[in-house]
Amino acid sequence: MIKAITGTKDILPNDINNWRRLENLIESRMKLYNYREIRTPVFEETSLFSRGIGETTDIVSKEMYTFTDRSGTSITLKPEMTASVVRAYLEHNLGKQYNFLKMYYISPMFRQERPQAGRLRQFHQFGAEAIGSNDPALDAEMIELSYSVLVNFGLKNLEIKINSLGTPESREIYKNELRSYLKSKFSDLSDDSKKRFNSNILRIFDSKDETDQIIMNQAPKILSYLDGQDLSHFEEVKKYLNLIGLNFSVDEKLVRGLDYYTNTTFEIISPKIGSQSALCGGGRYNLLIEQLGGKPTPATGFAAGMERILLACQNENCMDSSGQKIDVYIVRIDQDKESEVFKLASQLRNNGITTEHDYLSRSVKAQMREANRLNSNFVIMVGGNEFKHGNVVVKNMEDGTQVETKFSDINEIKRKLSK
RNA sequence: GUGGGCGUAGCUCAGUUGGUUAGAGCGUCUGGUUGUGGCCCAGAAGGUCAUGGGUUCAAAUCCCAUCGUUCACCCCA
Repeated sequence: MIKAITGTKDILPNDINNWRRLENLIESRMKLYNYREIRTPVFEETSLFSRGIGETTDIVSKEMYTFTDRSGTSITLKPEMTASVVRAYLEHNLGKQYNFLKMYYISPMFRQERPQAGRLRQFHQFGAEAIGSNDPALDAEMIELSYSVLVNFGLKNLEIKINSLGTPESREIYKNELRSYLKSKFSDLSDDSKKRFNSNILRIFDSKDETDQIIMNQAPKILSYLDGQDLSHFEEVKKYLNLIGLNFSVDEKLVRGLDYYTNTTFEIISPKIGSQSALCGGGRYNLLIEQLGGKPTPATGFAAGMERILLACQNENCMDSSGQKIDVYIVRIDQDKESEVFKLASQLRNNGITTEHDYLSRSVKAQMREANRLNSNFVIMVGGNEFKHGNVVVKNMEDGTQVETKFSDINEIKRKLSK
């Protein structure tokens, strides 16, 4: 038997309720903050991601689904959305049309990692990008917006962490300081961190190794190396968050893995979903647009993992477990009333009434059981003596009462259903 | 890429130190009035015990391999 590809999951009819609930919530929150939806293709030219995300990042260097199409072009299934949004922004000259633009998306993403709790190879993210402003209020708005989706979905155990990475210049100075600090401790570092020393030194802050953590607690911190402008930008962000009463903590160890971040970074984590605890991550990327061939343009954004949100929701018991519900189930009493049932179903549906009937030639009892299982508000029975007088029986499934009404008068049937 | 756990009915799982026809609950189906649901009762269907090999008189149970899955490292949403 053919099975789904490792790391991919079917979203079955029984799962769909909560997905739709999340999607609807995202749409309504985004609308409140005036973000407009953008959809981009699932694949792009590979170079977009290698240039945008960073050649040396794990995502680009070992996790992308890349293939060559028949024309010889190297193509990659999108591992994240920011690069694609910026590409579309530049390709369609949206910057000329709007000097400031807010966009959001809901989309599948693809990364070839080993699956584990909260990590799939095809997964879904929603996120937002605001392009054209360096206003710290926007950084704060991003945090508030993403947090508001999580909270309104029903999650309670959430923690907001923020940090600032400054500019590439100040970060370089800082990284040099960090390098010289770590040189003397190099032999004590874990093997992983020894590798990180060369590849991505800031990542050593993320290490779960105890010795690493002790060493890094003593290490110089990035905030002391920010220049005046970046520092006051960060202060402003914090001020705005405080203004709206959002609880957060500054975590100087919070470094993001993608190369394009500058200044503010943030993460919202949940302790409820295992080791992949980040529900949402984002920050400012003031240099990316230039890097991808546009004019220098400040921008900020975030992405959130939908499977992780649903996982957290499950573990916090905030899933909606309500089942199916329909308005009417038509029970066919006599086998030969198939045409009448079919016609009535059509009429009811065209009147906006959710209607179901039997397709398996089942007994009246089985049809009734099915009506009950589907949580039908009413049953309409077609056949028997009543039908000989031109009537059908309308049964209220809640209280069990039933009345007769004319089969030919759809308006009268509708009236009986509204009681 | 590295390491650990686990693969028995549609689902969740039992299965004693290897020992006859492999079980339960839920779900499904049928029946309990001729034309009426929920609760209850009775019955039924449904399993190559992941796959392949080995040990043994005997394997769901022990060993090996493969595949799948899951968790963690790594990395990230």
